[in-house]
Amino acid sequence: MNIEINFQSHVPIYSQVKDQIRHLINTGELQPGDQLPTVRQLAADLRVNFNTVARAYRQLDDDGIISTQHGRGTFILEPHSQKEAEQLRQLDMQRLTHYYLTEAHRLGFSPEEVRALFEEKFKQWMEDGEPPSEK
Amino acid sequence: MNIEINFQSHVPIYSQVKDQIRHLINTGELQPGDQLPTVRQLAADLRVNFNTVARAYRQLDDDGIISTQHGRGTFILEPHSQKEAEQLRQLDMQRLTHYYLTEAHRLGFSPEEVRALFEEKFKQWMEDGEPPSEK
DNA sequence: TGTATTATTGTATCTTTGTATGATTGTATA
DNA sequence: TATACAATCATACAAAGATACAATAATACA
Repeated sequence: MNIEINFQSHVPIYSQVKDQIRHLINTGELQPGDQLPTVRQLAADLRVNFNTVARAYRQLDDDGIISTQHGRGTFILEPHSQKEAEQLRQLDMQRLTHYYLTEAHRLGFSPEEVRALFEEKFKQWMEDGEPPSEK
Repeated sequence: MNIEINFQSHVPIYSQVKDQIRHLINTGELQPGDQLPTVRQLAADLRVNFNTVARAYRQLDDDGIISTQHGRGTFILEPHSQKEAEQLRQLDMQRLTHYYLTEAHRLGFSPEEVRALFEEKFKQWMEDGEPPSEK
């Protein structure tokens, strides 16, 4: 399970953790029933206080995405319905877009610049049939 | 770390703080990774309001000199020449765009769907003057 | 098998740290 | 003088960390 925190982004750490776990679920990398790392384990991996991870877990629990169980661990829940799963996927896409725009903004890019770069990469995607990679 | 404010000078305090921190970095007295005093600590030392120090820190953060992190503290970043900084900025933006497109793809969205959502959020950014947030 | 002990896991609470917003002060200028 | 603006301050807030605690699981041992 790969989660990465951007400490320079001003997006709160607990929020980044929440978003990325939801994303891992929506892409199927985390399956219902799977156990998440313990708050201390994940916190150690991310070099973050475990209360910060606990906060993310608690909010995901409140949202009915995962089940945190005192002394036992935390686990991925089943989506309540197919319709809800689709909603979660849409929300994930929204968050992805928000993150893209806010980070671009933080890096000092104007909307027009962002759009230009987006269009460029988008065109490549259309031509190649798959999104551009890191190289 | 020795910073001194000249209260007679008509150079704003936040500006004096900025200049002296930059100087301490340039002379090597502050190294990448070093933690700066907290806004309250430095403010107490200088007998100044902590918001004034926070203002200096925020502007240095905007300039990519330091990294201020809510609840954690503020830290010296690796120094870069103007040219390097610009290259890094472009690279970050490219990576960000790649990440956006590949993750959208992994979520199962078609290029057209991604573009539609991008355009929608982009429009909001233009209207509001700032990128849309989570709420 | 039963029970005590220890380790593991999440929780509650308070402190520390930066952030947001609006009021106050000083200064330049009409 | 009046008004506008920038710098600073006051206050309330939010994110993250430190510490102590509670629930469950794992182990040891009679």
